Amino acid sequence: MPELPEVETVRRELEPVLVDRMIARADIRRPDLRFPFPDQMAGRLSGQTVLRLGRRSKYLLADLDGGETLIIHLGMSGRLLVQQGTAPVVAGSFHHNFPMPEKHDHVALDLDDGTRVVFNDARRFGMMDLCATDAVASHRLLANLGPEPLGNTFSSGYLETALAGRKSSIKAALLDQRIVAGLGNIYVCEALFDAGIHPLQPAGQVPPAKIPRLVETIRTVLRVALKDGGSTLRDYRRIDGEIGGFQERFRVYGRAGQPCQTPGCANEISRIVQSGRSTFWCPSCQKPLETPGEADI
DNA sequence: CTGCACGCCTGCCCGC
DNA sequence: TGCGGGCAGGCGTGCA
Repeated sequence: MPELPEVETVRRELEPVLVDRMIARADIRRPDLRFPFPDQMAGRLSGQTVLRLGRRSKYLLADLDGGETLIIHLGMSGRLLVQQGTAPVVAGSFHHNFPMPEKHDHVALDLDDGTRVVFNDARRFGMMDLCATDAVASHRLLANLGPEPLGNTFSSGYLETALAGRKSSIKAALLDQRIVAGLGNIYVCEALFDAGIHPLQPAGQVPPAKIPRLVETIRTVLRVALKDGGSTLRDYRRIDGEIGGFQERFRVYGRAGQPCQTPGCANEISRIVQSGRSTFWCPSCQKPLETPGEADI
């Protein structure tokens, strides 16, 4: 799924489409995605004007003028696509002719300017919910999220404290949205490579001296990905259908068996499975677990 | 509390 | 050409 850079790219592209537009009609084509849609979703959306489109972690937040916020998560395969209807044939008609719904087009929002925003999600791991705007931060899915990795509160001091005593791997810890919110499998792999940290290293045993570098590599990999419009693999598309470009810059993700690109490093990128998910890493650049006896030899 | 396996879905790719 | 297995950018749940 889209991780933070992909979701933020969607947000930036969708913002000018959605903000200050009224949702004239909402077409809900099935009762649920990962969770049931909220009660009366179509009715609660119709007639609402979008005041602002925000993001928290991988959640998009559309504030509506009626005091509710539409919360959207893209799951693994969710896409938001913008369609323009053809001009009405009959003068004065508000009817627009949109393309036929494609497979997995689950929700369509028709805006007052004749634009349609479609939520398409083959795997249906995505979700939509409505909640009072002033209660979004305490929504059950958002309440326990850790700091934004690009925000000020995500610091070396914070991360050191958050990792202290953790026995799970640093890979698993960085995927834990309660520790830092918005990273996913790709960017964790890339950040650990850039920081030279072994993915199996217990989180609580990452040397404190390496933490500032890790914070910096996390931020940098996200910023660069953002600049490239995210990464496109199978499902993710920018709203205009264009693809992101960061996948061209992967150092380890999806590169098992290929040579490491670090100058002077001839090693092949490895793939292991950690808590059911692929981890890609360079055994030479990402130093193995501390070798405890070495100083004693 | 922590850590981890599982399940939710569909689609695609690979090997036979 | 068909079919089974493995894989996929996430995350909540339930268990030890």
